Amino acid sequence: MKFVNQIILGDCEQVLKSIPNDSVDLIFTSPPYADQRKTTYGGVKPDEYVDWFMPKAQEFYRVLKPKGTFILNIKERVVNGERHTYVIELILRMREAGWLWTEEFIWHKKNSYPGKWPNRFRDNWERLIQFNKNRKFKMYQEAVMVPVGDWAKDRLNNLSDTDKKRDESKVGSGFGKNISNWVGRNEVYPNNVLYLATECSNRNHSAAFPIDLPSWFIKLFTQPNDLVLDPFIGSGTTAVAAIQLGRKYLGIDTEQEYVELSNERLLDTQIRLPIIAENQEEYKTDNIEG
Amino acid sequence: MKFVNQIILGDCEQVLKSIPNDSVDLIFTSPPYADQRKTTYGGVKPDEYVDWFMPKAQEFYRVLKPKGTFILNIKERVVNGERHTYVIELILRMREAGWLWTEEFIWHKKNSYPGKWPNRFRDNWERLIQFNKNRKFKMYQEAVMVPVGDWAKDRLNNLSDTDKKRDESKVGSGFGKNISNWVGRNEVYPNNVLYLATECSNRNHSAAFPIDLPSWFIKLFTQPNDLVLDPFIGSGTTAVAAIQLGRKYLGIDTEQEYVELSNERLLDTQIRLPIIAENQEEYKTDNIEG
DNA sequence: GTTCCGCATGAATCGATAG
DNA sequence: ACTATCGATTCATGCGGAA
Repeated sequence: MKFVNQIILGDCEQVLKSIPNDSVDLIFTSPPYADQRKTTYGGVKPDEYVDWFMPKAQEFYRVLKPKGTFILNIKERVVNGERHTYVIELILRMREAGWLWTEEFIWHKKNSYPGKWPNRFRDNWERLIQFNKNRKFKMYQEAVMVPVGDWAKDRLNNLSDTDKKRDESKVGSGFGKNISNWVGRNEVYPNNVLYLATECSNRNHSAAFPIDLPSWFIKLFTQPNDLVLDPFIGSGTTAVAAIQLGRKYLGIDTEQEYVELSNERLLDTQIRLPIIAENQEEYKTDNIEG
Repeated sequence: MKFVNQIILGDCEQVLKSIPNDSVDLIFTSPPYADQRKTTYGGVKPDEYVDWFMPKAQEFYRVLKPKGTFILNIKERVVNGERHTYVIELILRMREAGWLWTEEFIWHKKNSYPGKWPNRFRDNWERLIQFNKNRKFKMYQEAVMVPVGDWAKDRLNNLSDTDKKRDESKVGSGFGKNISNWVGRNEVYPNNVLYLATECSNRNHSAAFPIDLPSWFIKLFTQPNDLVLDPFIGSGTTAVAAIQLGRKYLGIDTEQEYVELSNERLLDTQIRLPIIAENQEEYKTDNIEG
């Protein structure tokens, strides 16, 4: 397909017209926040944000595969002492346009610097809003499992009577469990809060989000060789994550300088990739042994 | 004032009519989430939730002081594979009714119930939505500072054990005086993510939220002897927190059994209070020396 | 008094089946 | 077809008794 594995200069609304229907597996993006990056993006006013966004969202809908997923990383800015409502209005408008609001993940920032204003503290979280075209969508939950907590070592070796049978929850939810089912399990499923550092470890460019963020969703919603689209690619983090995980990418940005930055970074990634892969293999082995 | 330091049986919409305008410093509440506790409460349908809530919110507005704060702990449930929109619609309706949506805190749950479904993971966070009547509101940011050490080692910005004990030490003693010992020394300001465990050990009553949750907001938005209102008091956690921190409380609930439960628990708290305070005094001295 | 360790507990959602 | 009920699924924490 045209444009695959490229960073394209232009407005995604126009560029995407060259992309066929139902061809993208995952859209992951962090668009310019309203009025926030005025100098680079020309600054969309908060009150106009939803109207600015929706035509683009319509193109996203068209190019996304029926079982694909759209993850939107966004945060509302404070305007005149209030959280502006453009994000929640966006959710309502997206639903009117046919999208399903299937989930809202939270990125809980791990290492942000403390800060305070007269009437508020540092905003330490962002929304990762999940939209889908259908109730059934592709999700590879095993790809993001995490090591089980230390509690398991002791407890699973020494099952109590209640642990051996099904134990019903007392709140009447009908939610019960049987601990003995978990013997021998090393990994557990995560939840919808991502506790990640705001790491901008790379010295040459400032990414809006850590690479672990797109990586996590790419692993969760795509398989190798699937196509990942970021229509506001910025410094290229989503594309780097896609390459590292063996997925195809398509990045778009209206700013020449970001397109160049992304391309430089991708070149760098592709040169380094074999080395990285090798390290990863070692790392993985270590981890299993330990 | 009528009803101060009591738990009242009834619908808050009616009960509050006996309360004068501009008399409450903080409203902290966790109403029954739509259709979620139908075994105990009636179970409001998600689609009807906003209409059910707004008349009550109007009474909250009337009784809240101009510089007071309303903290609403709520979470949307999944209906037919989607997050229901009643919470975000509620925010928009609250603004139409004159409230300002000043902030949204996140409660990141430390130990939520396990669970995974074909298309989603466990929902591990809840919203704590802050509403105000005015852009200028009372906020005592120094009262919720956290040890810098905790922040540094990623334990993050919430109530560590030592911090928790220190909180209680303020009971009955000159709040502002004590806290000033700590300001500027080893403490930093927190942020808007609260990383707390769900309370799980009390056999007699199951609180929907840990006491640290109301405690944190009571410290942040009130001073000793201020009045804290919880119009859906449930098992009385908000009132217990208010007493422990030397504030007045007013609790309301439609369920006889919850009113009784709250009262029992409060009695227990009041009996224990001098003992707690005494222990804490000792603890505090130790800590300052160290 | 302090540490250790056992163990009860906590705002759910989906798919299948029955009414 | 549409609603109601039921079974299956999944961890980590902090209390409290014991050592």
